[in-house]
Amino acid sequence: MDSRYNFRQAEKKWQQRWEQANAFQVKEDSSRQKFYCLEMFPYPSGNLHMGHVRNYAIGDVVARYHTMQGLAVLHPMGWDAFGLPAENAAIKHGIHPSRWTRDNINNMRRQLKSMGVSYDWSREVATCHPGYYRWTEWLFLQLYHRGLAYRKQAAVNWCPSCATVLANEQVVGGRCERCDTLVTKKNLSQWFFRITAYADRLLQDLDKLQGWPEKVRIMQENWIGKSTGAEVRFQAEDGTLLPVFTTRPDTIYGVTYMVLAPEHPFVEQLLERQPENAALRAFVDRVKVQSEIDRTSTETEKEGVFTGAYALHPLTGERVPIWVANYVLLEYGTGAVMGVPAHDQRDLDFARKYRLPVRVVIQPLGRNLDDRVMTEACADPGVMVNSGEFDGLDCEVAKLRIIELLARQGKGQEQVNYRLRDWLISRQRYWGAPIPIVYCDRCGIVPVPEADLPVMLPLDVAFEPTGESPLLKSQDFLNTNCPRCGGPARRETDTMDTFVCSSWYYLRYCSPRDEEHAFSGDQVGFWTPVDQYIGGVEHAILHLLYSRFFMKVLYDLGLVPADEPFTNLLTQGMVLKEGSKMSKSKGNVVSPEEIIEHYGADTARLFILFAAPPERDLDWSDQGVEGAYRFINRVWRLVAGAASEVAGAGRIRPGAADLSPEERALRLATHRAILKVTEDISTRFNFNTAVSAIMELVNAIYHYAEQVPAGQRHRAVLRESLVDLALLLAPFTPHLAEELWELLGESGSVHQQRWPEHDASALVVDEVEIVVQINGRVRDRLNVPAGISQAEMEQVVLAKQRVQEMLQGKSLVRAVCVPGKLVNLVVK
RNA sequence: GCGGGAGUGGCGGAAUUGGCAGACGCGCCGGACUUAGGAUCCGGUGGGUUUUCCCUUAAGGGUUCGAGUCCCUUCUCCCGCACCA
Repeated sequence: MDSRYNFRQAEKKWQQRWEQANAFQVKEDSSRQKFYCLEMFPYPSGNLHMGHVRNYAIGDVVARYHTMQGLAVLHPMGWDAFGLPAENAAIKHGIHPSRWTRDNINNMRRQLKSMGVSYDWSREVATCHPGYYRWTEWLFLQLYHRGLAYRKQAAVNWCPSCATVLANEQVVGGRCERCDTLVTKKNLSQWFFRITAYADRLLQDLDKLQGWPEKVRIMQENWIGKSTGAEVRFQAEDGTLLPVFTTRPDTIYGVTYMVLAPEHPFVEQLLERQPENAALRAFVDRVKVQSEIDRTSTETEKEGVFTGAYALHPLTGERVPIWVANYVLLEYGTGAVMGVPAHDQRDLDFARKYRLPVRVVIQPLGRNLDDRVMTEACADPGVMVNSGEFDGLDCEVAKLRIIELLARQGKGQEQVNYRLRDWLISRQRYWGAPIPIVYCDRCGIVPVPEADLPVMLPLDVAFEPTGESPLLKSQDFLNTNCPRCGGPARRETDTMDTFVCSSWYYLRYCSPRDEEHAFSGDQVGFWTPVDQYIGGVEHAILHLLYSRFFMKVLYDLGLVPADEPFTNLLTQGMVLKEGSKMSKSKGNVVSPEEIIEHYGADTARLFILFAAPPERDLDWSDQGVEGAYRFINRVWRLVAGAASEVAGAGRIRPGAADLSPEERALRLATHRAILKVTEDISTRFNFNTAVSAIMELVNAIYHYAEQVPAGQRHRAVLRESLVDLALLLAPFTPHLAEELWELLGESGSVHQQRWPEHDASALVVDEVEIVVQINGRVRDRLNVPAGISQAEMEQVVLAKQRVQEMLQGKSLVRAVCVPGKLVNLVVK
């Protein structure tokens, strides 16, 4: 017999058997509880990286464990296959994006299979397949018909070097992710999804997501950014209405100026009216070309210029100067703010710089703000002053009264404002799902009828980085007939953001080959929502928020049974090397393929699961990998060495008596391990401690074998330990577990077995070691019968000679007894 | 600036409800086996020391019979948001 485990042979063997047996295919089965385990599907970049390995190793533990618990487990995998890198490869190397993507998928599928993950590959989807994107288009139409997809002119991120529009997530610190060029804005006609219509529900329902990390819920909450306040309509002297949004209508009497964003339409009007105002023109032009980061950084000094125009205060009628400043953003609120320097730090900074008046209108309790000298604005609550009829009121009360007054006079009302913006889904790219819209000179915007879907992406397109969608050059694609009037029409040439594709893929897995529907009611009804979703925290906002939005829309359409897609979320940490992110430029990338080739998939998985708890960052350690490899061989040697000895041994009965102390210790270790591993996987997600519990079991079995010579060992007890060991290892090192199962002469696949249950009677011990503390310090230890009363414990402890000696000359104040753990003697 | 997380041996980490700090692994040291050992098995391994003792969970204080865990103050690091009116 080999003294070493041949992982290459074994892993290949079991992967082939699983594949031949369709071991992980699953069907709806109402007799079993369902469990939908999902890991974020990858972009097919060409190769798995360690982050993928971690993600999918974690998912596989969860999936295999629940399968062994008897649940019907859906565990699918697919490809987020549209996206810019494929198009870049086409531009650079002349490979067609579809070919590039297909090759990458094939390679990554092979790599995934070499990891031994228990996917139901019959459900594989790729978002770039017409059978998938047809339904992405269909979903676009559903949103369109509900008024949730609309077209408008908007300023989008533009990379001048790549000559293309960039998605928000591809702008890092205001620069293009790939070429590091400063991103500018470009005005284009774009399609949007009206996610803001769901802002409040997306916020409210975060409370339902108790199975999500609080961190992610908070990030989404901040992203949605709900603020409650009022819209107040100021009026320029020429009559133009200038509404502002404020969260502090109670400070309205403190307004000493107004500020507009440089892009505000009224500024444009003013410039047309007074072309001689060179200062204003220069300022506006300068700020407009400022980059987003420069413009929005808190570091940037506030700058502004007086427009020469005045507005009238809605309550006092006072003339307030209208300024333009870089710190006001057109996109938020109304693009105009009322300046209340006494109670807003930004306004105060601005007012001091340009010597604008400061007026205190709220005095906080116990302080006396002086507007002549204050350098820090005061946002605290207090009593109203300098506020006409509202003087003396508490500002919270005044807030409501002022809103009432404004409403009565038609000058404002209560208003809720969100930071969340509508989702821009147009991309001037080829490699994405076509937007199923036609432009007809006679009928305008016309949606493609559902029966005509999919709008196929043409394959014979030239990819030059011109800055326009390559689809514009495809005459066959571009020119069509209006579905409504039959006249000549043009297709929309922009494609959809890939986040649209990934917002519903978890639904498609339920019925991946359905030609009639995006997803079938029965299947989607059975499987959704996802019970456990696992992926990187970098998707905390984008993908997870978009998916929640989609699910709610589909719920409202009556297409899905739940309005939240992911019940439980686990966000795994990054895989680092020497404390920093693996990257090609740093040259610290560890290749999963090489690790699997060298040590095997089980070793890679085991190391990754053992090295850190899943949500924490994990530092890759070559020595740690060696350790995992050694452990796997150690386990194999143990079982291979004992297999013949325990062959044919009977099963130990739960509660078996008349065992030697060594055998009872072994059973104790075995059943403790079962208990611990079960708890760690199912409720704590602490796979590192689960693995360490298995290691302890292995040590205990070695210990038993060392203590008791061969021939005198209790074969049934030993067999039980080895069998349970194989079962406990199954989710972590699935190939090794199969191999052990076979060595032990068990039939079938270890993964089709029931998860072991601990035998409570094996956990019963008749003696426990307790600690004796004197004034909280450990002074002695002794064994006492398990389950004795506190009084008995105290008695036993006090009777001990050593304890007596230590109590000499002291008086016992009291004794604190913790059953089974310790006795603390408080003495003076 | 705001929000979140973390800080425990030489290293990764454990301690789940306030009850033996350092499980498990790596590394290191020793032993056995061996022609050999970078394999394997067994054992040791927080620090100090005057060794029936003392110190130790970023620092300091507090609550408690008892604190890594709870409270207060401070420091450091990581992540997210960042002029959101």
